[in-house]
Amino acid sequence: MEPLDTMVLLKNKQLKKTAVRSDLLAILSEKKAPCDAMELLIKLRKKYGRLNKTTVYRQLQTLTYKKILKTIELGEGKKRYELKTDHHHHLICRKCKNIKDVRLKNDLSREESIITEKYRFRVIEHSLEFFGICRNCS
Amino acid sequence: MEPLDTMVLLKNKQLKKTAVRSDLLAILSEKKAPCDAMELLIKLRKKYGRLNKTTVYRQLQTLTYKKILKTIELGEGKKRYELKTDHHHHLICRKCKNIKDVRLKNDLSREESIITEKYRFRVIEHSLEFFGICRNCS
DNA sequence: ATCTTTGCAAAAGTTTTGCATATCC
DNA sequence: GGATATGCAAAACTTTTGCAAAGAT
Repeated sequence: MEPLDTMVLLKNKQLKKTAVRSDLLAILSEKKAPCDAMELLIKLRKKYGRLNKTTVYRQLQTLTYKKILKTIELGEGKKRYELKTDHHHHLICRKCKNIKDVRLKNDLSREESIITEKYRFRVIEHSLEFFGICRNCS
Repeated sequence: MEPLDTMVLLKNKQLKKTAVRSDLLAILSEKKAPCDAMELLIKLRKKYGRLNKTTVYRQLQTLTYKKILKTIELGEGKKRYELKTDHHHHLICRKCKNIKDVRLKNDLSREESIITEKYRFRVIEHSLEFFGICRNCS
């Protein structure tokens, strides 16, 4: 993924460019899998020593509300966050718990049309995750 | 869905047929959408007045471990459970939060083959959820 | 008789809220 | 200056654990 232009992103969404927020977005733009709140807190604390978890949670809320981030849950009992850039799915290894982003050619638009017609349900987005055993664990 | 033969199910899995467990499975077999722990606790308490939440959580753990139930998370910050019968997906309304089961013709086996080959990731199962606006809310 | 299940209390893990202070534009 | 962001403490919410008592085969 190309480096994120945090400045532009934040201005467009009427958010202030605070140091923590920029770094949080930078971390997410470099990751190839969704992050949870604690992971972000720990990484950010290397630079912002006494950063509070509340701040992280609030940033995640705000950025999700502004549609810069997307929330997903993978059955772990906690939320994960990723940049709402290109659409992709996840491979979650049941053994090592590693998560990997993948892109599929099939964008499920046929299925979404069927759902719209048959159930009169207007699809905004979908979430598709694959659970199994990764190459390292098999 | 045809009524669940709880007796057979439990015997096959070497679980005792306790009243609470049978009723929990009965509730899930009648539902057309996945349940969370509190919903089950409240329903079960109508019959078992002082049923403890720990019991429900433990049943859910056990039945999931025995592969009678499947856990899903839909971005609500809590787990939901459903019988592991026929494979299906969910429509989640962003307004009224209603959840509906749907069956699709496409079982994504083509995508799973691609993932197996390209990433050497052995898919065990997948989870596909559609988020949008239901007919009542649009 | 033995193994499983349950209740109760306590704790753990994740996320949210209130309020005072600090920071950004 | 006025709106937004942050730190801290406390609480809310979901889920888990330890242990003793009760129940099932």
